Amino acid sequence: MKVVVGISGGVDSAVAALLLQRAGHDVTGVFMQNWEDDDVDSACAALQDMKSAIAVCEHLDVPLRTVNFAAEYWERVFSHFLDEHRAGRTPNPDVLCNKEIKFKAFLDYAVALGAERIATGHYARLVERTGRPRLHKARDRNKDQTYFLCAIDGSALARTLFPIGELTKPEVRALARAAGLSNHDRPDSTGICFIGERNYKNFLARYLPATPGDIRTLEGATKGRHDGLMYYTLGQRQGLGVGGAGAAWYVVAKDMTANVLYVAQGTEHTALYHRALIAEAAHWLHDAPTLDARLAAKTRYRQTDQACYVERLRDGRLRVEFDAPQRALTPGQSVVFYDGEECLGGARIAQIESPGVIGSLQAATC
RNA sequence: UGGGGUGUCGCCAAGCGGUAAGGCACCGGAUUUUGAUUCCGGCAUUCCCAGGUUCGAAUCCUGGCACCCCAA
Repeated sequence: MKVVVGISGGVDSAVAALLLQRAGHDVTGVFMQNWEDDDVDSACAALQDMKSAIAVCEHLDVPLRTVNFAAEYWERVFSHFLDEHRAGRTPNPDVLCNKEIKFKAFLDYAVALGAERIATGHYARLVERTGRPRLHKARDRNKDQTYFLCAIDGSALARTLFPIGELTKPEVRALARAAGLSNHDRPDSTGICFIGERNYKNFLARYLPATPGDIRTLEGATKGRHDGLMYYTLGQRQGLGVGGAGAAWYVVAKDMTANVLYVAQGTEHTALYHRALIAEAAHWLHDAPTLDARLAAKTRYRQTDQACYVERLRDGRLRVEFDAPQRALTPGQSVVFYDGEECLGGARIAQIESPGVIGSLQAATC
């Protein structure tokens, strides 16, 4: 059948295309350009990606088209990203990017080209159950990317293929090498998808004005100055510039109203750990699971599944209570639910539930 | 201008005559399709200054300087 593969220039998507081709499909590659700015380094990196994508498709003798979703990316992903930071939360742009761009804009585009399926180089599997393709974790547990796919429209799965989901990263590289793909050794990409590795603070500073303020302990002692609350995230250690006696200092709360960054000393400080959170905008890939119920969840990429109890509140939001206290739960990030192998969907962390001072401070964050 | 104490990397801090621990911060790297976390590496030829004793001093002596505390 006709399959349109998102080709990024990396090994994963290249091998995805390779496998589809070997399986006898009619493969077309599409290179997406979703970010444009005047930064020389990033423009150069984007050019390298495109060159690599061209090389891959030439080698496989697969047609390659390019498409530009920069406007869509800006409107549907980046503006929200900035809004969230402005509000003091810590967004996950890649979760939104998959939802809005790769599995919406790109999917629509591929369908318009006559594709029956789109394919990507994501580490994830699709497994049929009760007549529907379920999103399952990748065989390579170390690379599983279902966390980033939690927000996509479940109907998109019926039109999607994840060719490398049954492979491990080393196997993918080996296949690429054996097939003579020149990018078999390219390093894994990191950083915000399509934007790339950046100095996060400097990058944000280009879009968000800073309002410096005090850094304080929960007891009220001033420990230093911050450059603007939106530049910091909960649990963060680096970049605070708070030195002195004892253990390292970590961000434990942000008071957006008073413009104060609260810190506490020690990786294990109790203020970094919370047992429950409230999440909003719950999204399920298929039918909502029976709630209230016990499930497993991740609050960050590559975290092991955490046992929890999920209940639906009257206002539609979810309350998630973990069996074990979780470190640095962060508003704006995604909590993603699993039932064994299956990724059920996710929700956006709205607030952290905790008693006392810290609770009220974090409430101010939201 | 009486007494006591302290001055070692940006911060905290070992050292007590044998040739400058450690932690925090910072910098670099690894890990990583968000942000974080984590891990590894780097970071005082020099110990407030000036003399002196000694084979050898941050460590002893002398004199300065600075800060802190108590008493006035």
